[in-house]
Amino acid sequence: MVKISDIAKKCNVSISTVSKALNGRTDLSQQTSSRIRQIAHEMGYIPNANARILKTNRSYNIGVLFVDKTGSGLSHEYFSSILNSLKNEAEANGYDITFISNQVVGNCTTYYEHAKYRGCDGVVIASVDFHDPQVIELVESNIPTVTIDYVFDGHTSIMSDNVVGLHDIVEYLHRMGHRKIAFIHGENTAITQKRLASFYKTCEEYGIDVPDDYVKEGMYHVPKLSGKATRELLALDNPPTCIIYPDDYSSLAGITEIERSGLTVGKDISIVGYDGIKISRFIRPELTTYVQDSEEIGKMATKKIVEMIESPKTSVAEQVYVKGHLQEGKTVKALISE
Amino acid sequence: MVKISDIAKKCNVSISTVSKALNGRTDLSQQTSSRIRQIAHEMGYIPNANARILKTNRSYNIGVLFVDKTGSGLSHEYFSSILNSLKNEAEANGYDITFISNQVVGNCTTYYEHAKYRGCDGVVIASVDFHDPQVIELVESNIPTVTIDYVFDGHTSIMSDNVVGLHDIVEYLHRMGHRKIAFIHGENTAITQKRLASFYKTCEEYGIDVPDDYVKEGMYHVPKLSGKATRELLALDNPPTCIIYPDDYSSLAGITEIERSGLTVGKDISIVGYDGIKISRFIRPELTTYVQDSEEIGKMATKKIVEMIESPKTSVAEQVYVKGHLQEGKTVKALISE
DNA sequence: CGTTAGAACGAAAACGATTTCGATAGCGGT
DNA sequence: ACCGCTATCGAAATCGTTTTCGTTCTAACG
Repeated sequence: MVKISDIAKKCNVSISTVSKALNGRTDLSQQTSSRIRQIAHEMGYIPNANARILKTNRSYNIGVLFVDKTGSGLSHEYFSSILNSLKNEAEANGYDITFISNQVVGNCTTYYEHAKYRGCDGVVIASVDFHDPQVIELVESNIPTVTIDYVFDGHTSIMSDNVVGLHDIVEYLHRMGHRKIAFIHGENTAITQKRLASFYKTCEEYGIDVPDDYVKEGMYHVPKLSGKATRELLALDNPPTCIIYPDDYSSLAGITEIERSGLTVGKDISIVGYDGIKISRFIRPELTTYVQDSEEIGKMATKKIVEMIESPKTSVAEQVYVKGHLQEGKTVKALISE
Repeated sequence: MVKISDIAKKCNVSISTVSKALNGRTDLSQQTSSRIRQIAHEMGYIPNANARILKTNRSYNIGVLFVDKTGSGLSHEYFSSILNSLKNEAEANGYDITFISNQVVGNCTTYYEHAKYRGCDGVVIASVDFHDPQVIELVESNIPTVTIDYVFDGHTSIMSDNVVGLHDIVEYLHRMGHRKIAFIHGENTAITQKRLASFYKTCEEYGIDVPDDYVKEGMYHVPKLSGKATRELLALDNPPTCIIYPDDYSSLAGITEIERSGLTVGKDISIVGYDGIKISRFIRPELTTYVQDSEEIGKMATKKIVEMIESPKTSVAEQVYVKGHLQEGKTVKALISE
């Protein structure tokens, strides 16, 4: 590998001069500078990031935390889509991305140690157990972090706006004439709490009564549970005219269950999903669902972390909420009247 | 940050001794070694990867190439699933993973420069344009590489076994009594060629005649095209009893098209998909599809690249084919006779 | 002509580790 | 008592950069 000293020799200048030329400093003449750059290029010079990082303490490397507990991490379209956006945006800003693990790499065993070890300028945290002491340690450390879909007090986070999400869904359903709306929600997380609160609040706003047995607990990405809940809802004396599901996958189980009971979705009963996975537009009936803007979330996460890295003085902790939008399919029937 | 020299001072030993203790060398007494390690731990020592890499030329970092052209990269379940497996396996082996881009990061503009810059020990290449000169440059370089689903002559690659895939599908269909099998395939790539060849060969084996108009070109993950091809197949004077699709997404468009024409899938006509995305089991009718073993592919890729990195002498270029399996759903009808 | 300001460049320290090789000491053998 | 061997440790070079602070030289100015 050709290094700076090789270039210096060839150019008959000092190492410092080469470094300056390559870094675009101004305290040398235009001629020498461009001559050096020219020759460096000809020699096929590739800088050594590690030497540079060692000296400057800046890695231009962003760590990301994605753990795939129970298969709802990277392999989940929502997160892989966020990652993709994150990656593109980071690269556009001159940053690389490396995964942060808590496996033993270089004697490091915690997320924090790992991030420090690799010299990450910052790390964005998504899809983890936010109660994990290791995660908390990382967030509370001196390395800049941005969390996705969870807020640590006093730290910045990017949130898919679940409040607006459920509000928009309920408003839409109300507009379509629905007054008996059931909600199968996910396990008890911060997100679920927001959705539930927004669901109740919006229903109240529109004067929609929500019987206790219209609200069922399922789990995200466990279709079987939502299927079971669907069955229970259908068996009610006064069944709902519409069911909201915790996610698109679960809504599919709902569809199956509904059709098994002899009803047809979008006619006898309406349903709406959550997430807006790509396939939702290809299944029949086309799924009405709330599309989370994962691309924007990834973008914002990058924007924020870069901001924290490059202007730590002016950057301030904040929560940014990114809205999604309702994707109208064929699974919600317009009711003439209540 | 506490560094090795701090520990040395505290322990009244030399820097070298500390380094040795921390690296588990044997040319020092058990007592000093454990004493040093103890104190290092107490002081909260975290090694500096960059200094280490600079000196040793070993980064324990694997680069990965995933480009998301036309949305069929990371956001595609097959690849995100491979990535997830890759990541887990790499971490289990003490390696980290960082994405390699050809955006400008640290004055680097090509994949090769980038990988060199970051000091990757090796890189696995997936989901890219394999004709890209930059990719070729990388593969031909002195950096160990493993490609996924594409073979560069003389280099090692991990291949989802498309030959076995189409063989198993055709064999299964034959067993179910189908003799009129259509195949909508993807755009012309190495993978498509393998599938096509295997399709023809297996059909021949079983004495199945394949009229030219039973084979249609679509594109991977462009449902609309497969829908169109489906329509054409249905309009044939002597339509097939079964249609094989290039991927699961496309098969959904097929289902829609079929049902629109008044037929019902799994009864009047059979279909089989490819990939085995998670959702294939939740849609109705449950999709019969060939499941690619993305987890095994990720694992093998890691195993091979680590092998090349750690035992360059004994490791030899090879193609490893990983088989998938047929997932029986409800979209293929058993025909009594032909 | 003497002084000074600024432009252009270089010497050398530093970043935090690894590793080679030499130094020392203790110990057994003869 | 002397030799040599082994166990234990340290000095110092090195990895490839960046960056501070001189130093030199030219030109301008009073």
